[in-house]
Amino acid sequence: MEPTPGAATPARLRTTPSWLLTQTAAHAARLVAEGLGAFDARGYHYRLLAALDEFGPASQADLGRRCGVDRSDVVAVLNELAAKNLVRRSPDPADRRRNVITLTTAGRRELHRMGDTLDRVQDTLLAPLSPSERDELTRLLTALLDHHSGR
Amino acid sequence: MEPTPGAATPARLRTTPSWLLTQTAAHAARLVAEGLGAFDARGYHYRLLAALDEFGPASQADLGRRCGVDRSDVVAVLNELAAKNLVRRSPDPADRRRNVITLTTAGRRELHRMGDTLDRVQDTLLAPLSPSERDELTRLLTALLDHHSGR
DNA sequence: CGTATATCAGAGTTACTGAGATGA
DNA sequence: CTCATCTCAGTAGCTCTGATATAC
Repeated sequence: MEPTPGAATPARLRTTPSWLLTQTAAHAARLVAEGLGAFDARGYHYRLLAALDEFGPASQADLGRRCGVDRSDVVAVLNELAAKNLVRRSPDPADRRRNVITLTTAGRRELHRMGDTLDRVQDTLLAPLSPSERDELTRLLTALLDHHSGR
Repeated sequence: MEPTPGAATPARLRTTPSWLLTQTAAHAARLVAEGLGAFDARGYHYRLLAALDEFGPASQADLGRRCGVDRSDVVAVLNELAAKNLVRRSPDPADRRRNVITLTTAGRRELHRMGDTLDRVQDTLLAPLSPSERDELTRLLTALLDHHSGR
């Protein structure tokens, strides 16, 4: 939940980086959810499609590891993507424990549409920042993420 | 969930500000939760105590508005804080719908201990950044938050 | 044998909604 | 009558756990 406008938030919070990060991230998540809502999709759907587009067909476990989506949720999200013919599931002949997940043509098209929407979302999110400030923010956050992700 | 180290994350995600924000915020939230765990507290507890310390005694509705905590959760969190004698609940003689919540001496002490812990958490969170980079990050995030919070 | 994959059912948390009782 | 406050009960979403079947 967000502090209601007009009610002063404690300075102890307002000036604390962890507070600023979690609050701005909440706004970012809301904007992304609104953007992807038009596709009946959530962040998970976009993440998996993006990984398939960038790295080609992959197993479900692989997708989960790359995108930070739990094995259990990968199953559910792929069910939804497959029902819309955005991905295809086929058994891996080389390792019969695995499914090979492939992006369909419709899936690639949908991914690019989602990407366009998310580009606009980034622009809304970063509206108050100049281009060089946006780059600087990206640089700083990348440094934090790299540091906290097993380096 | 976090991408597992060693598995390449799609560049589409890695370079997207909303992704960077939500991922770093997740790390921040985890570090804060670990820090406050030593006090059997969560972020909500700290927020309410900080507001009481900074603005003095307040009604529950007021605390919720200032700190972005739902009215319903304010009740539950104050129950826990009151059970530990960190705050006192007393009926407001001027408006008998309200409770006046007051920080106790023990509450103020606990808040300051929590604050020390959270200072260390900020330092861990921002470890890879120089002092001026930390200031810059704070400045940029503050600009975003101000912009997206009803200005 | 131990490890990895895919699946399902369900637990734990966080944020929120709705309704009731009281009182301004 | 309306609105605000406090409280409780319950919902919805997201993340994660545990167990199972299968195959390496």
